Amino acid sequence: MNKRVTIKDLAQEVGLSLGAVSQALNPRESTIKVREETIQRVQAAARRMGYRPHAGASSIRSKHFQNIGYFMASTGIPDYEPVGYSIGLHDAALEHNFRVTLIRLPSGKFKNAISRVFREAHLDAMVMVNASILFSEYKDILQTSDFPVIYLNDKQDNNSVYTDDILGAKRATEHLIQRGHRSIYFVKINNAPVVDLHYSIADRIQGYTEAMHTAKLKPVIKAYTYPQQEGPLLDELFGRDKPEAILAYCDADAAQLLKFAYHQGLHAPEDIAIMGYNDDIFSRHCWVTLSTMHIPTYDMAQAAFRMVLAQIDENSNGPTDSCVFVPELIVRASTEREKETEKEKERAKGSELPLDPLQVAIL
Amino acid sequence: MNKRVTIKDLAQEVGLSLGAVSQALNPRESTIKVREETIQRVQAAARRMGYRPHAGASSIRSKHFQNIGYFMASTGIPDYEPVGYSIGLHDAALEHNFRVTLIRLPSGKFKNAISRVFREAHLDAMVMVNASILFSEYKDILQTSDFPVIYLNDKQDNNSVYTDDILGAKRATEHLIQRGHRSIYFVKINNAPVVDLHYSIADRIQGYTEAMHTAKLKPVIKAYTYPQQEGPLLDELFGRDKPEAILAYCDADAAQLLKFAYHQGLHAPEDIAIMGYNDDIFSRHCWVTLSTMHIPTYDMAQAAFRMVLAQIDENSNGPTDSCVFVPELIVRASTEREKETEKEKERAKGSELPLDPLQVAIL
DNA sequence: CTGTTAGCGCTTTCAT
DNA sequence: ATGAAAGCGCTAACAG
Repeated sequence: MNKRVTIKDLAQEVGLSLGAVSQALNPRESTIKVREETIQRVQAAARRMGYRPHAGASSIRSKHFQNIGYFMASTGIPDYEPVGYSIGLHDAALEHNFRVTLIRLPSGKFKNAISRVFREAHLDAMVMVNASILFSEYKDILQTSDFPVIYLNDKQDNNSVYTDDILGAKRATEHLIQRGHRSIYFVKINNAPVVDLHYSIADRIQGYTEAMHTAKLKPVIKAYTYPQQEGPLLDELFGRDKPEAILAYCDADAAQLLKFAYHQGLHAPEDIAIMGYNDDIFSRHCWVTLSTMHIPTYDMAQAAFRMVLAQIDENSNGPTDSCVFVPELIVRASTEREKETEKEKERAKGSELPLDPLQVAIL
Repeated sequence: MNKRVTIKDLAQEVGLSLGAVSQALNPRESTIKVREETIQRVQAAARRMGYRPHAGASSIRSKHFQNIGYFMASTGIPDYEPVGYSIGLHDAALEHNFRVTLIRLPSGKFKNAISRVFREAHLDAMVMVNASILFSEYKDILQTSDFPVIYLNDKQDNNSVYTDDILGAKRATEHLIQRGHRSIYFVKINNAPVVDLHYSIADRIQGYTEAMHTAKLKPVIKAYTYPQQEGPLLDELFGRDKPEAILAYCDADAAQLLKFAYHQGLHAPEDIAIMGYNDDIFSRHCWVTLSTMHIPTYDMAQAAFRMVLAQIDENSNGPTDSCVFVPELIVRASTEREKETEKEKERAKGSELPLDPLQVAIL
């Protein structure tokens, strides 16, 4: 480990004072102004000598860390995560010279540990995804900690970024109605009763219901626990009195329903139309590609970062208004009369041959 | 923003010196020893007053940041990421009171920006996933920077953690042979020629080839660019002279092959056996669940963290030996004669009803 | 426009 | 076992 090159060394090299060098390196509001020429000279020297600012040292005096937390509030090891959130946040942070620290609920044997991330001061703000499932223990910490928290994919009056799922579900249902379907179910798998854990569950049901009412159709909402309720599920959804179409709560549910249908000898979209929600990996890679509602995760994360800046920059002017995105209808094979529309094939051509082959190839 | 509670305030409160309090808060090697009773008293006061150590301040004198970088070297916005790596690393870091900073290749308009993450000193080490695709620009930075880098999912002599894909592919092939298949192809989709970008491509081909030779069977290796080579693909894999079984390079490829087969009127495993590799989301959620080779991503990340500690703790004793994991054969529906084995159904029951419903439900 | 100086919050060395 | 004091690398306030 070589001796660190400090700002002092730099000052000596260029024959300036510490303060001047500090300003030249990182020009900001100050009583001390440096000439453009000086800035160039100092920065050239910095490069030449391999100077790297010490993030910790600057955070002491400057009172900010240039660091935000990205808190993914999911427990255990989920099958997948919407990667658009983390990439969007990272890109936005990078653009503004912020770092992002990864935060998770601890799993494994340290399940109950409170992360150092919370004990120590090193964050200017935090962006939290899926806050709904947080332990109250964490909620307390967040309340008492003095940094701003922005909620991503969570519906709150302030400081949150989310999608209008009432509108989204309405549009999805309208799509199914326009396709000529009358008997349309809303189906959720996994939770015995439809519990109001995440806002999207209640909102999607509401949007679906409103659209059905507007069209003078009878809404039917079903929730099944799998595999315990496999019997009723197969009977009610794919038996004699089966619906013409199903709007699933999410793509994962839709994919599973598609699988059930297949084993019952029913094919989408000919025998039954099945629609997902989220436009995630399931809808795109499903054996029959799924019509779905696109959620702009990347843009939402960028918006979340903008809210972070708003909270940090102008100090002490209270909460920021929440930011609402509108999901976009994506029509694919699972609700189209023709198995794959031409448009869809075009899209596939673009997306299935990525610039970087490893993107898909590597685990 | 309330006034920060500092170690000074604490010292005043408990009537001790700064140094003593520092030791009591965080006992370590030092000439100054504190009584157990003192430690308790100080820590109680710290809790009472809401003291939170300033990560930046401690990093100056202590010369370490308690922070490691998690560098996911994928470009653009991939469809998914193996989440086991980041969770495993996070858990291990948490256990040792380390933070983890998220690092990515910048996408979007700041594509060519070098992240602040590299310019500033704030990391003790870095764990890098899929290093193979790095820009040389980054490679230079890594070479000259003075912190250790551990390579995850990359095969190197030192400082890397990876799986033995020669052995893995061999076992996968043997599984297919034991099922009675003679004509078995190795298939990769996406790259026109099989380019040696990631070690796993060459190694899986090697393992497959060796297993075939041992069984006195003729290895056939195919690579297709989709959709450009859709014609030859369909013809050679699912036409008149189709193989009895296919070992795909990865689960995503296998899932796609399954889809092609279906549209050609062929079903797995009756008409053709198709096997994946990686045991990722594709293999588990595919319409016909895929037999595959499990890669212990969580454990690999934990191992990577242990290597990080080895590199940091004992200073100046050179590189650490690489750590090799062995993939495990997972038999599912796509190669079994019976559509879904009983064992598989059992497994599904466990995994499809997670403790946390949001794990699956929420985007 | 530039130099000087006083810290920031913490750790570590040295003295007691 | 504890206190005193020096200093880590940097920024900000003040003086010129």
